[in-house]
Amino acid sequence: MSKAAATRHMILEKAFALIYRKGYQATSLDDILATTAVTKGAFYYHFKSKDEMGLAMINEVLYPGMQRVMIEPLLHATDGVHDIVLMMTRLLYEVPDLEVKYGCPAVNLIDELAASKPEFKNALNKLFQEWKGALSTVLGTSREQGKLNPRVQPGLGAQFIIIGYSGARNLGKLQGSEAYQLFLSELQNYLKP
Amino acid sequence: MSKAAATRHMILEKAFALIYRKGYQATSLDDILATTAVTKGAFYYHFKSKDEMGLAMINEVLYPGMQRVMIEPLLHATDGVHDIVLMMTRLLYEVPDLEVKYGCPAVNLIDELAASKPEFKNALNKLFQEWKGALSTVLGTSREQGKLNPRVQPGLGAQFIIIGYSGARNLGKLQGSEAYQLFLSELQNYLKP
DNA sequence: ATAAAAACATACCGTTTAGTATTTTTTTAA
DNA sequence: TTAAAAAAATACTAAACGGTATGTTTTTAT
Repeated sequence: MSKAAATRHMILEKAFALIYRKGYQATSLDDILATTAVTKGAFYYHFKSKDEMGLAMINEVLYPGMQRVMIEPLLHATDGVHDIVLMMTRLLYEVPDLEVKYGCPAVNLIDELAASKPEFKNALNKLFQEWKGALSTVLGTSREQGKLNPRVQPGLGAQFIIIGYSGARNLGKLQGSEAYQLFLSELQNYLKP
Repeated sequence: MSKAAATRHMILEKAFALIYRKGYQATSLDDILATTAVTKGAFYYHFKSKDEMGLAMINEVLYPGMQRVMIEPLLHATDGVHDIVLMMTRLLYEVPDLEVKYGCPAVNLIDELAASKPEFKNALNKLFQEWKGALSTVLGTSREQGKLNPRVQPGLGAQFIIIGYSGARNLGKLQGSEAYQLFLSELQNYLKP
């Protein structure tokens, strides 16, 4: 990677961390310049606006990072419901740099920007659509093996899991990781036969 | 109500509508002054800062408004699970001025401000704690009558319902009211014996 | 009717915001 | 080695931000 490409990627990663903690609109350009030690000239050489940087941050940092912990663990799942619960447990408790009080970076951005920035919404929707597909596939296999609550249809179940994750991340901001424990427990209640 | 009190309340109501659509930080004082036709002098006569207004808005507009649709319908519930599903259906589809793309005003503010403004967080937590209590009571009665899925403990079930609501409001911003339908259907799956 | 207090209006302030114009430095390729 | 292009630094702008100081109008109570 060229030095310039490294600078660009460093900006995106530090911006991701700032935006995760403070929100997109509340993170100013000067915040980003201060923590990256990059000058305004350098920033605007790499990005033509704050929004272009924000979109690149979603596509080049947030998306691959979340895809890795949301979707990848499901691609080689062998024990359906168990693998889903394992993925969710790790997603909630073991992703470095994610903290209960700050929630999920993807969920946060949906909440803040889906209504006002369609391009952001589309970029975030892609992640959740793919997550839904992976969850649905695993649930389908589980169902064939009789290891899934027969009342749960794979497609609807997948969406319901995503809804639960999003809600747990939100309620975690109010009540701490107790919301996570509870969600994991009731999720199994819902999924198991 | 005196004219001054009416002015104050009008500011809070219009601020509520603006903040619901744009977010708290993205709603400027000038936005509020423009839509209320109130001058800066009048505004700062009634509130000593934007945050004091925001907190008053939560306590005097958001809280009573949401309490009315979240909690009140549960206080005289006769048919447990059915009454919960009815409350939730109306909450999602029939509350005037709430739109799918803007989500839930309470959930939005938790997401945006719980981490940075403890007073806001506490004010919002109160609403959700009371909702949890009301839901828990209804689920307890349902359980005694054998009308609740025996795997669902009232306290945990109440929290899970709240998590689901919050998640549905969030995912609704991405996928529209399909997220609501799905949530209502799977919620019944989870609750019914 | 009038004085005092409450309610509201106007003009301003310092700071922060995203973004631009211009110059300097560094890298790349002939 | 050197010219050109890429990358980065500096200085600046106009607009928007929350908030304040001070003035005028309206209401209240005697």
